[in-house]
Amino acid sequence: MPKVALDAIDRKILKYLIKNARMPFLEIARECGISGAAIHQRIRKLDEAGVILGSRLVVNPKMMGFDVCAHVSITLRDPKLLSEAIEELKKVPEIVECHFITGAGNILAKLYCVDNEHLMRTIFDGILHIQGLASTETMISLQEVFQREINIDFIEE
Amino acid sequence: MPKVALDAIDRKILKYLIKNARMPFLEIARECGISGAAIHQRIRKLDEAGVILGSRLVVNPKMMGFDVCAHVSITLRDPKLLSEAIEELKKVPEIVECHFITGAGNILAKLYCVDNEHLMRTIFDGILHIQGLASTETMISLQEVFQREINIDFIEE
DNA sequence: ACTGAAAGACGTGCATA
DNA sequence: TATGCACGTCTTTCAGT
Repeated sequence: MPKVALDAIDRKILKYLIKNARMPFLEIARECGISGAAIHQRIRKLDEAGVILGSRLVVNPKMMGFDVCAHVSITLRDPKLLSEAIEELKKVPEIVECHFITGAGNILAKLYCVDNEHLMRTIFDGILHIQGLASTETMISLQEVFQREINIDFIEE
Repeated sequence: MPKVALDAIDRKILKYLIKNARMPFLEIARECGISGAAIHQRIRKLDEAGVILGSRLVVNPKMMGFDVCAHVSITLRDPKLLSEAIEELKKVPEIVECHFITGAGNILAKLYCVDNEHLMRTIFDGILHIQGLASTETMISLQEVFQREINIDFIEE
């Protein structure tokens, strides 16, 4: 994946929008000391370059009725079935994140469920029924202590 | 954590904003068939109720120079040191997510690094130097296959 | 809870330096 | 790459239902 040269203003723009995606461009412009049109152009370029993937409202899962968060490490019966297994995992709505990993297991999936019974059904009916999966190991998240975006400041390139 | 009664319009508003945090309220209003002022009021209430936690620009970590993603499962020497360990983990800028978990280890942390050398330094200097930690197990993410927000549609309450 | 109206702020495109 | 300007749209508030 290619990298893009980001100057101090680009980083500042991203820093603000990472914290608050709805921050007005004109407010960013005032903070950066350049015109709103310039901010607008820079954001469009960052978007076109693939630096910006989108924006999201962050909701509280518990408030939405999702009391259980878990990570499931999945071991494949046959590594050849990896891509098919991924396609099936995409169809499981409870899963919000999916990685190929090294270490214990081949795939790590993060998911949200309503309760433990729902988690059990998701693992047994949703995940383990997928062809090519050998076993799973579930790590229930007792508490999501914090979650944040990448800090783009701590590294100076 | 208390739940909040969300009707169909609240869900629709959240659904749109989860996909695109910058979607204009008036556009949401047109989709929902109610006035912009009503959307505005509902969003304010969802915010005050703690359903909405904020909004974020989603950036491509690789484009920012973070080529390595990993999950680290951490085992504590003494469970009493949990909260102090968490405070120290919060100070490690590479870590973006942190959970108390059941299973293999006590804490699961997700982090982004520039390269494998940076990952090594983060684990040895940043994480393992924290008091109270006994051991870590690192699962390097070879590929972040997908990442998405909770689908709030698949469950009808 | 929702509406409509009104004032000010904002996004966006364009011509230009 | 930045700017200023102009037009249309959006946010926000508030009185009224």
